[in-house]
Amino acid sequence: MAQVKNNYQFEDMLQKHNLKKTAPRLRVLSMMYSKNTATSQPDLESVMNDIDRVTLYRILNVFEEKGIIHKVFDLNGTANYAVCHSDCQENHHHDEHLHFNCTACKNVYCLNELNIPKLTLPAGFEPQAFTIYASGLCPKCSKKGTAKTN
Amino acid sequence: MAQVKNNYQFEDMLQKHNLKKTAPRLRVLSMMYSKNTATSQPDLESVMNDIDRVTLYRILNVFEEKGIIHKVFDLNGTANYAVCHSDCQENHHHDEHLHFNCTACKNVYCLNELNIPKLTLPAGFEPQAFTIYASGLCPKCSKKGTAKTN
DNA sequence: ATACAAATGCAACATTATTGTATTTAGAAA
DNA sequence: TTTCTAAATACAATAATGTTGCATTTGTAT
Ligand SMILES: [Mn+2]
Ligand SMILES: [Mn+2]
Ligand SMILES: [Zn+2]
Ligand SMILES: [Zn+2]
Repeated sequence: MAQVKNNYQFEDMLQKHNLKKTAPRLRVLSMMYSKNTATSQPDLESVMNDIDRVTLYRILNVFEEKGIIHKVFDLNGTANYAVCHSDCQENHHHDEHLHFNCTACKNVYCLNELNIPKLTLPAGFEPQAFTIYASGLCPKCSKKGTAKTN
Repeated sequence: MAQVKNNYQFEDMLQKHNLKKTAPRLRVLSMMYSKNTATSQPDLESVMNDIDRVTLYRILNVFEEKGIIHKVFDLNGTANYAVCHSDCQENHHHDEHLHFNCTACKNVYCLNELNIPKLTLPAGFEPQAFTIYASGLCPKCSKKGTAKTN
């Protein structure tokens, strides 16, 4: 499920990345780590509506640069942010996992466990990174659809 | 390479889909069919800058609905549009191919020939569609990088 | 030729994102 | 603890992308 971390750990994370411990940053970390799905920019903005929009963008950008979170666009092109589980470094991400976008609840899941099969591209193409998107029903929504509601 | 079609064929396409033959639509078709890569919304807008922006959006939307083109977001979340090569029908696309986004020239290639491997998702997930993204260097750009420039 | 639905063009607006700068603050140094 | 400063936030302005409503124009069927 969601990675459980307390406020001290979030403060440590910021310190490790040479980022000042500020309330907005800690709140963003806390929110994103409390969920097992990515969080969309609109959601972040409405939940953190007392934080300035620009500040929020800058927090998300610096977290992404530092390898704390990664950005993924859902099927509608909306930016979603999820915590990095892999060994992501500053400006060097390793988030080549499958992203599952539920067509019902719109949530984006990072399925880190799945390993991506090797693919051979046509001659001349030199791929450096792959990501797979799947869309369909997530566990919660597929349960609702079939049996007695969850 | 790029699918070669003449203006009569574009007119036929529109007629088949019960769309009126208009200059803006024919120009969009002509441009998109003349390329072997997707075209970004900003590019379309600047090339077709004498067509009203809203008209362009509506043309792209109706072409997508009719199964003539499909929309794909590149690594930066920018909307790109490419002609459908598969047997796409009105509101029923079959564009589950790999999209290659060149990090140098930013072009998005639809690699229809590649077949996507079957993937098994964690229990509960019910996938309905997959798309794979690859990023790296396209044939043109990888050639430039290594040998005597193209 | 006429008529009408469809398509375009235009204006207004909404959302998402960026840039510049003044103010505030976390954390280091004194 | 107080002082200092670079970093972070807040605010204002602007850009880019996308949508909605409506008046006008146009393709096409009759
Ligand atoms: Mn992810
Ligand atoms: Mn494609
Ligand atoms: Zn769901
Ligand atoms: Zn290229």
